[in-house]
Amino acid sequence: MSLPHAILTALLEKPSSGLELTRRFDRSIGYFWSATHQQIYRELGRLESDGLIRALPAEQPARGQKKSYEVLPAGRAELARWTAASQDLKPVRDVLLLRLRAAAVVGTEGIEADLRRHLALHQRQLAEYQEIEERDFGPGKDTAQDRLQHLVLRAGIDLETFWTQWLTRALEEFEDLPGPA
Amino acid sequence: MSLPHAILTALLEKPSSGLELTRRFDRSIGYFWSATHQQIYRELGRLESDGLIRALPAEQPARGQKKSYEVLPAGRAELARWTAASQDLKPVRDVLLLRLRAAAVVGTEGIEADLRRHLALHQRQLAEYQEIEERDFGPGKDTAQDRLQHLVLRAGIDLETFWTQWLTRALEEFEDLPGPA
DNA sequence: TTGCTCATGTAACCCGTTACATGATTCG
DNA sequence: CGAATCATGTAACGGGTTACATGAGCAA
Repeated sequence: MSLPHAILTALLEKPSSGLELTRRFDRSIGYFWSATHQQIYRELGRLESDGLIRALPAEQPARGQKKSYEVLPAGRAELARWTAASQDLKPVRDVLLLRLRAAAVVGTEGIEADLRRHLALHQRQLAEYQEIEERDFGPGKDTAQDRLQHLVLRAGIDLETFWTQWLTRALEEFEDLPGPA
Repeated sequence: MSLPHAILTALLEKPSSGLELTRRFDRSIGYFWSATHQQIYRELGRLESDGLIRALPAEQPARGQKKSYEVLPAGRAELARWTAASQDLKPVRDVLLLRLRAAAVVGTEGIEADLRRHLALHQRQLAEYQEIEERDFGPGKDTAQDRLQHLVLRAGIDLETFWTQWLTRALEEFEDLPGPA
């Protein structure tokens, strides 16, 4: 039950149409909560019929017509409630770790190339986050809001740093291993 | 499509019944791929009808009767194929980071207590991993299989270390913030 | 008028979750 | 015998994923 709250957050930051939201879920918010346009339209419909958001301008009834939404007071209240509520942490589910465990049983053949691929992807993501940090969080950015957003970005940076280091170590380990031949 | 492969891995490590698998998914494998008993039974049924595993002993047809499974050659082959196959990495989906982003908009009231709770949980998990490391991966454990499993455990340790550090930093940040009062 | 892009949707499927059901075994 | 526990399931639901459908606006 987090997608509606992700959308409420995005709409509070800036009222948007479905497609604009989709674009923002490809960067920004999407860095820690991804969503496709199908999910977003479905959820916008629910939020509207629940009275948490409303379509912005004069009635635009049709398909193919842009339709922007803004958050209603009830929506803001719901988001505040959800943000403050205690939530259990979800158990980890990581395919790559699972594959390594499987490789310990059926052999490592073929997996090394994919580790390299993942390493490159994480390095790229890390670089992107670091660019954002330099661009958006220089000195003089320390309102409460800036500091919270910076904190979230730091989590992204540290996570990607972890993965690049761990994958590098994993690949070193593979060089020492008996090898596929 | 990872649960069947998690089960195949577990069954190759040791043939088991549904409930025994469930127990192992509460520790061990469950540390990076969790599953409930309902999922496991459903999937065992599929794997059996697909010819990847088979029930072990004489026909035990009934409910309430223990039923163990072992992996068939086709199952091992499928697991090897899956392990070697390139797989896209799933986008991050982290509720806590989302909540902080929301807090930047609707206020931080109430969230600090939950950060503390999360910190305690991650510290506990970290301690558990470190115990496992000391117990199971002392010197003299460096077959290929040991080293792969140790690598996976290191990922768990490093991830929990990241979260404890990041949450600690986050809580420090909150002490400096304007505060809810 | 054809095709491309913007924009909003529908439909079907699968996995994970939650609640519940039922038989077997053991122990007081 | 009754209750707890072990063990195997069924059923319903919801979110995420994938594939497809439809309309508007614009440009070659």
